[in-house]
Amino acid sequence: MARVHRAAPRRRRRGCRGAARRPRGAPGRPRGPRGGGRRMTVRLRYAPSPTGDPHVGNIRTALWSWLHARRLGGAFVLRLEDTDQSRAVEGSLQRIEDSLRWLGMEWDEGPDEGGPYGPYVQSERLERYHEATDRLLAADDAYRCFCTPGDLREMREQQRASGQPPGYAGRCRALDPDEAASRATAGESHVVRFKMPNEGSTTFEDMIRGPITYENRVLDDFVMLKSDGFPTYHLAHVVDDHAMEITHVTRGDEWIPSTPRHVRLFEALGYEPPVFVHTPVILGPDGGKLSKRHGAKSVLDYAAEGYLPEALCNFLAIIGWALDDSTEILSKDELIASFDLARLNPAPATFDTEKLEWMNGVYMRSLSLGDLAGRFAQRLDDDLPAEVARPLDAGLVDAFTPLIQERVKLLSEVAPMTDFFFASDVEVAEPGEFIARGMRKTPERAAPALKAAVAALEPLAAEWRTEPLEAALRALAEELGLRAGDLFMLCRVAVTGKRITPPLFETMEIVGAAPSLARMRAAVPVLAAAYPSDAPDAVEGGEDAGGGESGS
RNA sequence: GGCGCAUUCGUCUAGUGGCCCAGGACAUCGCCCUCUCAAGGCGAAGAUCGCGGGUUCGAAUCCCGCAUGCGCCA
Repeated sequence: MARVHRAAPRRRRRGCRGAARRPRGAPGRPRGPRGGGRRMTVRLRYAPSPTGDPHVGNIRTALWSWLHARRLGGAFVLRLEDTDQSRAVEGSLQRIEDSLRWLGMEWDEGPDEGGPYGPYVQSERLERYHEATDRLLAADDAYRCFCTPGDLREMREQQRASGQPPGYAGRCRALDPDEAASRATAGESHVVRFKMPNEGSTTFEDMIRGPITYENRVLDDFVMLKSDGFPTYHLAHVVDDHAMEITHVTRGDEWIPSTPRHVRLFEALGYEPPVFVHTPVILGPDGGKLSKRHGAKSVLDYAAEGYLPEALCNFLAIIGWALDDSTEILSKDELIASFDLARLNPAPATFDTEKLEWMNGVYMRSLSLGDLAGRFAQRLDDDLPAEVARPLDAGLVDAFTPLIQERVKLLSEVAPMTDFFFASDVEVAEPGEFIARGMRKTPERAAPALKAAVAALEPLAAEWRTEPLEAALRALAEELGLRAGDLFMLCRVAVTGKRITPPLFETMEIVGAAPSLARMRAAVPVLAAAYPSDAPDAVEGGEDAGGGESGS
């Protein structure tokens, strides 16, 4: 008799930690353009600085944000954080958008397409930061600071000497606001600092780590507006994330230590803080932060190396997150259906390129032949030498795609593996390449055997197809007392110029009778010269064949 | 130096008090299949759950220390 209590469906409790106990969105609070009184929609953003190509670490955070937004039917926003003009790199926005597009992460609002909360470029939002600064100044939550870099350096040295914690000691905090204001209007260079409380503590909730508390006395009065009138990251992100009604702030965990400043800022401005989600870093194989030293690091690099966007997406999604104890291959739709920020692993993870490669192979094999052939053709167009006529023969690509589908892990491997299909003739390989394991001790048999293969195959020119080709060569191998594999290797290297190729007979069928036979004939004299036979007969035979073909 | 975060096989992870002397995947090794290479199948090895205390009948799971790594502030 079955145990009844086991019959109950096993329910898995998941997610919702942190978020559930956070009573956000008080009833009646006016919400976004389409919110109405209904369920609040989430809004997440990817807010990169235009400092170059997006790194996989940043993109993974963006991916997670995108997945979360899509699952909940919310919005995904792109915003450019370009307030540090000195670090800007020309063309970055383009590269950022290309990366996102390549991965298939479409955004709902952004610099180019606009949206109800624009502009989406921080350098175009300066008046908002100034407005917030003025309010804080008026409310005595901020003050002007005239300390020069030299003053600050001196202050730090003193602090170090006396063993005090570093940080702005608040010299200008005591300045009379009116006097400070007139000095400012007189044109004296200054920054604006936020007045942090000196006592008590500040606690915020991190969605994946729970509550995190900081003592206020270790937090100094940070700069929110720089002397050039640009905001610092602290001010800009707070103003914008509130203005854009961002519900979840996702960012790298290096921002944890400055988050208490941000929540104080939110509060002083009268804003409700968003949910914070601090994502762990991605490490390189040596345990350090992943960087160009470890090879590819930007999304576009991975594209160039021949990875499929589907595979990189899947891989990035599951480094630091797992659906369950066994699922690893998830399509984009499956990810959208199941991804949950609350289930992120807070620990840093190493980027395992070998596993990415494996996963890319999995995706290669799962694609339809038509789809795969299209991607091969596109890649080949870039990779094949200029001598190969364009446009490429699509029928040819279609023909060999099934042969290499399970042999290729990266798109970049396709050209080296199939270039001989496109060449009018193939340079004869080094003689040693022809000799398979079983023929190592009797290489002098190579030339005669290959010559015999030509003879055996010539009559098949009219029905040059896989099956008869294989039957003929197997019969010949038996007749010559050779291992089939050894004979096949001679033909393989002759026809393709390589030891590693798609299956031989299918390959020969595609290459065609005349080119295949010509390449085999061309190889005979080379082998005969390299491995002369003791038997005079064989030598004569070799010379006969070589007579017509020599003169390389 | 102060503060913070993190800590399960080499790597990515499952695990939220008994189902775990810890499951899956990549990589590794062996066997099978086989015309090369792959792919595939089967199997092996690999984690005293960072360490030490506690709580509990029982802890990878809860609490406290410590260690190590990383980050932030300079």
